[in-house]
Amino acid sequence: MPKLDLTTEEKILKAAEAIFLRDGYDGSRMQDIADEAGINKALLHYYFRSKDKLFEHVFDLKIGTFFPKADGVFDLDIDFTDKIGLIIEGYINLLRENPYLPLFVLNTVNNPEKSDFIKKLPIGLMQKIALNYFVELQKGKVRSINPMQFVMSIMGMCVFPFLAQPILMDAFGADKKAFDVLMEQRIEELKLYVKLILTP
Amino acid sequence: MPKLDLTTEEKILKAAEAIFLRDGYDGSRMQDIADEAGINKALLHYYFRSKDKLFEHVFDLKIGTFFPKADGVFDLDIDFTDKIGLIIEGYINLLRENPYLPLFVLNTVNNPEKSDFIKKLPIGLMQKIALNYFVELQKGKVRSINPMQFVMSIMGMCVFPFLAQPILMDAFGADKKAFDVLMEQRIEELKLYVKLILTP
DNA sequence: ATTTAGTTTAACCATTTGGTTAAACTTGAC
DNA sequence: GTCAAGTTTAACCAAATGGTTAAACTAAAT
Repeated sequence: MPKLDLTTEEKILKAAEAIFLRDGYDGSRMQDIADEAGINKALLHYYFRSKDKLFEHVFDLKIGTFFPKADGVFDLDIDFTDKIGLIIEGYINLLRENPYLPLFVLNTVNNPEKSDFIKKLPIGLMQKIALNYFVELQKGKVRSINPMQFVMSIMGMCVFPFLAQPILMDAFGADKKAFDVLMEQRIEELKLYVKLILTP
Repeated sequence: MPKLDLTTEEKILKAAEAIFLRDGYDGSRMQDIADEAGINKALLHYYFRSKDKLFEHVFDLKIGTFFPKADGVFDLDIDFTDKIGLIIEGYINLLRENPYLPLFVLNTVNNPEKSDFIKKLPIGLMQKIALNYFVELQKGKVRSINPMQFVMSIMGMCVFPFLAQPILMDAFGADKKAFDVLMEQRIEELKLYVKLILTP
């Protein structure tokens, strides 16, 4: 059961996350974050000395959810195709709970002033997928395609709908609920795509 | 052959595009745009009365390149699969020339203060693809999948690499040149994916 | 020669913004 | 009771920023 009373530090981080993700770094105001947290600006600076420091804290806290956690997947005794399926399922469900995170992260790493943050990204999963794909390829169990292209395709198909959500909702005449249903169905849809693409 | 001397208005729009796409709306400074255009701030306001007006001009000019122009494609006497292939080819080549545009557009439509701009988007192509897919489905020529899911997948696979370019270059150890080669190869790769996914 | 649009210079303005400070107040730990 | 950390209040500061203004200058059109 969730804690009822957040500490002030937690309230600040939660508020900062909401504002930074909604308005971006440049668009966010320290006063707005203080208001959202229900405290005053002086206390905000008492906890996090500057906007940059606060932003970095938020980024560090959320960065783990830009890629899905799939550490155990590759140890399972199932087909490679099914492993990818599990990753997709975990990823889309993660994104359904953090729909604004991809744009936040992409903006950060594309921001000339923040591009060092790219070093914080856990890119291990991408490389792991490419590596495991290569092993399967040696065994002749998957179609011969470029592993990098494959990784980009999987990620793109998972992430893009959340980036373009307002456009897609407009184009498809869908509301938030309908969009979420579409994302739920998307899990099985993408599993099918993967099977079709990978099966030699 | 390109005009040698741009008019002042053209110089301003070109400079504004460069700054807005690099720094985002909130991160852009009118002074930076004036400097980039080689003029002064007074003249900048003489041509475009406000930052908002200038931004809207840039957005209107570039919005056409967020989706590829593929008007004639659906009138061609070729397979649906090949029509999609042509769209993909046109789209990726368009993005190779406008790599920063997707993030710019996605930020704009996700910005609470600019969300009306969504109405400016030419979403016709998305609907046209879904519609034409539906016709093919009736004829039993394509696998039965959700047209909306298909459209999202195509767009995601085309656009995502350009959004995540810094991340991908880091993860794959690629430089700009290698990345562009990867995008060139991606055209044929995605054509293959589409054939595999659509063929019943 | 005069007009006119385009352009520069440079100062100016009001507002916003990140950040600071100092004093007073609260509250739980010791 | 005392102490210290946490918190509020409210004023303050310096810098940045979008935007304005007025006067002077340039060059092409009339």
